[in-house]
Amino acid sequence: MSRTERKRGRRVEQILAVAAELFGERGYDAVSLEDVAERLDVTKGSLYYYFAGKDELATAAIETLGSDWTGRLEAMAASAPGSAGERLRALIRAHVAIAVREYPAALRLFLVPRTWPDALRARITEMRRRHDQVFRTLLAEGLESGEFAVVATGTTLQAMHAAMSQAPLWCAGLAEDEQERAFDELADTLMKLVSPGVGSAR
Amino acid sequence: MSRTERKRGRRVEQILAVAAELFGERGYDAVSLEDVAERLDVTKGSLYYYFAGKDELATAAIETLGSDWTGRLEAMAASAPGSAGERLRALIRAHVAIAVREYPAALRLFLVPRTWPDALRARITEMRRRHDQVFRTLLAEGLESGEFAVVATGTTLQAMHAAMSQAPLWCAGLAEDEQERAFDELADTLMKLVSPGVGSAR
Amino acid sequence: MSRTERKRGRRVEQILAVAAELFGERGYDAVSLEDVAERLDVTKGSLYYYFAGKDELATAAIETLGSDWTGRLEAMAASAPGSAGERLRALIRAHVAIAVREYPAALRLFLVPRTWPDALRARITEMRRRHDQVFRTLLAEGLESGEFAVVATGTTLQAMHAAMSQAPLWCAGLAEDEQERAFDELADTLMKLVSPGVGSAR
Amino acid sequence: MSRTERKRGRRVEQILAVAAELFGERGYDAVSLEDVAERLDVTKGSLYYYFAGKDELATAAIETLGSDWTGRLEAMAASAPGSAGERLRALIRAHVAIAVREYPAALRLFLVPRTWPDALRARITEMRRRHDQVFRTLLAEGLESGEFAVVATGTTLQAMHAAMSQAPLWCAGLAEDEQERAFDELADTLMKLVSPGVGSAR
DNA sequence: CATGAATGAGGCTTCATTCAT
DNA sequence: CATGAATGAAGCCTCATTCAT
Repeated sequence: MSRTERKRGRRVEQILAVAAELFGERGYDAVSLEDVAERLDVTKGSLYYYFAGKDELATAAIETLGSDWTGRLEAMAASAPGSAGERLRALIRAHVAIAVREYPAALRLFLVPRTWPDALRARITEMRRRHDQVFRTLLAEGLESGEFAVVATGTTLQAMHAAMSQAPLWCAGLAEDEQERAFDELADTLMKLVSPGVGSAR
Repeated sequence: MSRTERKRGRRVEQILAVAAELFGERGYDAVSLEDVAERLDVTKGSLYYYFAGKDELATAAIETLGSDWTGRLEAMAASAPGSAGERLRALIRAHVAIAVREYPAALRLFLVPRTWPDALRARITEMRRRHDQVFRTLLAEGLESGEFAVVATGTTLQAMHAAMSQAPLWCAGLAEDEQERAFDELADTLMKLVSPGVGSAR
Repeated sequence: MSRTERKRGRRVEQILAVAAELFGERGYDAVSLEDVAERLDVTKGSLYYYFAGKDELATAAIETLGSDWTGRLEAMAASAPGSAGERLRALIRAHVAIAVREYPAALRLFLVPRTWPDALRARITEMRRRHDQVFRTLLAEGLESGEFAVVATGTTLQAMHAAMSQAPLWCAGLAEDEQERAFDELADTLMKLVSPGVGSAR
Repeated sequence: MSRTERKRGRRVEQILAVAAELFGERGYDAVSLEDVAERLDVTKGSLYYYFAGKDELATAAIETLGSDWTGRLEAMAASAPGSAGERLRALIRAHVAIAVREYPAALRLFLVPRTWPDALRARITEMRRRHDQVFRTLLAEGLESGEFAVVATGTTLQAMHAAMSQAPLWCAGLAEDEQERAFDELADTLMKLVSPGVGSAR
């Protein structure tokens, strides 16, 4: 890889970092290329040297965003000590914290797919799958050891993700310490989904 | 009420039905007045005869949608027999079924807060509150009788709603009977949130 | 003239009165047919039963406005006692008072002609001519008796009209009594245009 | 200032020249951005590269126009020889000549106050004030030396400006030499406003 | 006569995209 | 590589006008 290519690579990363941040904050429609360019002290047109268009930039940005996000969760899952339950709870808290603080509009980002080209959609799906895998693995571990019990693995994961990614909506106006408490409550609440014990309240 | 007024009322309802469907499918930004008008075989400008603008149309559409939805759940909650648990489970199933079958993407409608005028936001919030109340009441009943136990009422409701309203995303391609099973699984899963027993898996 | 025709005539007059008021207040562009209709408690469409379109309505309204205005000045010119100078001064004051208080945007109204059909333009011109005549007659009288002296009759009248019709612009925010003083000052100032004495300050 | 900036500056000037002409000819409401763009052989949207919107463009156009105009009058007032009367008369002639020949309908530009944002209105007011100042200064000089006499300074200036800026309306169709005569007559007529002697003809 | 409804043209504005330099 | 400039499509909105009832 030549020096030029590395340089280009770095530039691309810079752009993606900024784009991920903006898209994550405001969602696809509310971010214009002008916004991205301005934050980079660059002209709109320059972005086209690196990306074919807004969709491609957005997809790449989502991938960056997801990669960063997943990467941090993976690292935490791998390194965290404690029982499966302790680690899962930590994972949930971390996920929610990232969602609320860094990518409050990530949910919005995943709800535009109807208009997106299939190719991009596939990559987004793949990215979500990888993200999901972190939780799935930990869940499987706890299930195998008997520490967890669920009604159905897939459904449980879906419900967890739904709650975690919507958290920014209701944590929007909270103060720092109120948010911390909200995270705790949400984590504790979601842990009930995997709790053995009486099962569901039916 | 004169015949003319009834006629106008019916027209408004037609428009709202179409608008609710479209906004529910694609979200606020991705629906243009042109889209709504076309679906009604009418010109864009005509919509302004009934609504002052896009915001007002969208709000009315949401209100219509939410009112119908909430009304049905309220009726069910009032009439359903059985324990609090049985009724809550039925409510969850009904909610999800409506979401998936009739308003497959209502979720998108709630994700535009950044752009909406305060007045409209207030009405949407009020609508959500009323919707929430149905579940909250039932939950309170079960908690009082000791049939339920939760970490925190608000958080539990938020998590439930999140999972229920995102259901359409992952139930999209399922066959009729697969959907039924998915509803059951989701209901059972969410019931764990209110289950007494060991509490969270911490 | 049948009863029906008289009734229609009265309706037309009502409409014109309202239209003259509105156009005189805000100018041509800033008044919509909706505005006129609303003030009459009538539907937009109904206006088309009496007038072929906005232009025709506006022209007729201008004529009404001008007729009313000119009529009052004519009456005053005919009945007022005193020297030509005293009567001219009274006329100026009356003109300005009407302009400022009742038709503050009349000036605006006369500045749209570029877009108007020739037929309408002719009528407006004719109307202005008649309006002008009141002043011209009085001026001629004073000139003949030697009470007045002007550089050139036409130019003097133009200058007077210009100053009188622009008065609303600078009298806009004044209080009642300040306006009265402004009227006096303007009248006195303009009377210098017809003063004999040293002629111009050249 | 870089070459690029100079180029942009020139483009802005081109646009402003065209805009000033059009707005001056027809008034604010009767000119669309499409009109301006077409005259520049450019698309509507391109104008937004230079101006934030119609209001800003119009204000800048007025400012350009007024600045040029005032500048020339200031220069003339400063350099012209002769008594205050001679200089004032020259100033009036120059003002009218510019109005009629170069900005034949600038008057229209000043007649949109109802619709304009406060900020822009303030700048227009300021511009008019500066314009006014040229005449006011000269008038004050003549008053102090006893060469002039007026009823009221402000009113006199208003009347003068009104007559001068409406001149294009009645000088529209005149031939070159007729215009010259009209300018003379108007100047002589307006000079009566500052003439000592018998005062007003009351 | 009057209304309610609809239309269509036009206006302002935004923005992804292109391209010569 | 990057920029400045321009484009064109699309969006929201207003309003004069038409017309069946």
